[in-house]
Amino acid sequence: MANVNKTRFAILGILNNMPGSGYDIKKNCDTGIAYFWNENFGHIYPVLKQMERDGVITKKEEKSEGRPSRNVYYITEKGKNELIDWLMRPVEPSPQRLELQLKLTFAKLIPVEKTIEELERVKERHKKSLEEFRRVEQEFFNSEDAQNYESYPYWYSNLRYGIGDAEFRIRWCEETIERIKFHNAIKKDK
Amino acid sequence: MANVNKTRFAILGILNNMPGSGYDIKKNCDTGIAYFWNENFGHIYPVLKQMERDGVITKKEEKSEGRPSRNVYYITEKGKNELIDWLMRPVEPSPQRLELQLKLTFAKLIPVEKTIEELERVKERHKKSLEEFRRVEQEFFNSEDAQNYESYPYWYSNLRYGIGDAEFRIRWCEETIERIKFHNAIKKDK
DNA sequence: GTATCCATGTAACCAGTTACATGATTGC
DNA sequence: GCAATCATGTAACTGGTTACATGGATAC
Repeated sequence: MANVNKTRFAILGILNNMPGSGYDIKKNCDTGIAYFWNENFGHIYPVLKQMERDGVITKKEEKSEGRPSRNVYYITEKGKNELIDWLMRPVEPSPQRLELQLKLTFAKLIPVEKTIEELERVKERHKKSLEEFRRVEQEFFNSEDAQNYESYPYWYSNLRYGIGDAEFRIRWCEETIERIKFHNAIKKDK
Repeated sequence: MANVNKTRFAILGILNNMPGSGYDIKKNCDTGIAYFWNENFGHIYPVLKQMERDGVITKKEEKSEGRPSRNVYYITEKGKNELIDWLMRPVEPSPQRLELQLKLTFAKLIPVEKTIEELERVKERHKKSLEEFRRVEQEFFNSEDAQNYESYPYWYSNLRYGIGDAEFRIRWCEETIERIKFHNAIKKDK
């Protein structure tokens, strides 16, 4: 259950908010929820077909001039029930794989400078995304609309997660760089 | 490159520290680095075979009385080079999938109480692992040996990562629960 | 005239999970 | 007598990625 079918539920949730095509779903992932969720076309399209067969969504072909025709999907009653069922189930902790941490474990094999460079790069990356999160937060503070949005506390909590996570990782990178430098210095002293 | 062959490098790193069997490798993952890395037998054994064919490790059969015989693997020069090569390469950011955050995005479909229960559960889980991390940290402070261990700054940084991450997530759960409660209260007021 | 956006899909591939099979030894 | 630990492996599966194929419309 931990490793099953997450794409399906992501699609159900997105289509429940607003019917749309596979392309729309992908766009939705890449913009709104990109920092904690991703999907790609090669998976979305076949899963949509399967979901239609299972009766959790229905397809309507939409034709308009000057544009390719779209397959617009709508969530069904059955689909909505499946979605709610999933939402009600507790999240099972899925084992993570943190490549940076794994590399650190074996880092004695390479020069400290290399590791420090890498930590600096990672830190910069988190700083960039933190800036972006902060920008979105400001935009949100300046908009009255946003605060009346039904899902606002959930949406904003996710943003706060992104901010807090980035802040923590930046601090950790700094702390780790200092630790490595310090230990390298006293090692040379001996 | 982002999604390729991580098991292979994990195995190389572990065998570089100490030769061992597939069983040993699994144990190593489940104890030392479990909170940021996982492997399972169904993957380890076939990958070991492939790595032997590629000449990055060699096998020696070890027989002893009263125990099943073990296939003990040793890293080769070629394997060590491959490991160092991987360590020197920058980590590419791999898109994450945070199920809790995805669920929060669609949480308006279920009663707030359910979401709060879930956040409490998650918070408790992180509190438990934080306790464990703190215990390990204390154990480490009380041991002089550990601090002379060559990889100590790396190992300790990883522990600090676990601690900081757990602390952040606990705070976030608390903050999120408060936010949801608050918004639910003013919604009822209207 | 070139890049980007809109739009859908398939095929090949691979990493990783789960379940199954086997069997000895040790500790409670 | 039963559970846990030591020990290796295979088979079936599946979730997800990457690359490929196609093609019109729009914006710079």
